Amino acid sequence: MKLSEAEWTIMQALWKHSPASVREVMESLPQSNRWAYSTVKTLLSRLSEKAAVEVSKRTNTSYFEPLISQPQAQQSEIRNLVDRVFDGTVGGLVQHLLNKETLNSKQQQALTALLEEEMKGDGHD
Amino acid sequence: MKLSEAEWTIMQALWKHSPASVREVMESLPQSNRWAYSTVKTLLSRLSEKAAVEVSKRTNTSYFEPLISQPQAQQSEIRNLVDRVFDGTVGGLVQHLLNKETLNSKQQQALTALLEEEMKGDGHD
DNA sequence: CCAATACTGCTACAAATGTAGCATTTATGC
DNA sequence: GCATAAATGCTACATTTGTAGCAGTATTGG
Repeated sequence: MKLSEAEWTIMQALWKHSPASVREVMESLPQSNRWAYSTVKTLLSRLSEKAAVEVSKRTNTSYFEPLISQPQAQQSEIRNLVDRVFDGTVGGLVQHLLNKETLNSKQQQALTALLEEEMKGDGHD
Repeated sequence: MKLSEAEWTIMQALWKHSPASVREVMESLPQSNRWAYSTVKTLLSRLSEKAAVEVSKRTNTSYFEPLISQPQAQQSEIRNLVDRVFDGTVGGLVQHLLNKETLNSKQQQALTALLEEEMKGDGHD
């Protein structure tokens, strides 16, 4: 499943709150993405064609709901990135993430913390 | 710097070997991307307009060379992904990467190992 | 029941991207 | 010097993406 940038914005809204009507989605968008009603409608239609969302009609209003989960979609974005940008090896991505050039110190601390937790909290496999 | 998928393919070739002519780039592409000469030429021109590559003419042939480094380009892809897909927090991406669903156990071990090293080898900032 | 409002369906259109042809110019081997 | 091969410059066109308008239909409050 390949989602465009604008489609991601819509999906993010739906993952946060769904089912939602066109208007509800529109109004839940961050100010930075104040699209016209019809823009949101078009995007939702395209997502529907792609079978990324499901539509159900209640009275005359359509309500939209994700058909793919957020982790699922994230997963395929990562795969896509890795294939395109890191020669298909996740290692390249990870290496990059661990690099100072990539993460600022705050992010790096967060990463480190997250990992410490992961490593003690879960006996990895 | 935003590179399209096809542009990435070209840049990958150039990072591997440059300066290179259109023909050289074309011939170095993986079989899966056997584009026509003119396709490669168009892509190189677009990259040139974007100032992602630099052209130098030797006799009548143009030779192309990256103006942006691979890590640089990777960096901006990651940033883009994180913003679009993980709410702008690298943590989300890392968390996803540490997930069993994403990495196979070998990759996960590698990541863990890499991180252990990072944590002891470097007093994080 | 009707006017105001909301929602839908359809169309539109510019920019970016993928993909390539063709005519013209330039080099080059004989 | 000329035919051939190669490179260039320019144009083209379909698809995807971003963005939105408009006309018609359904809903609903009074």
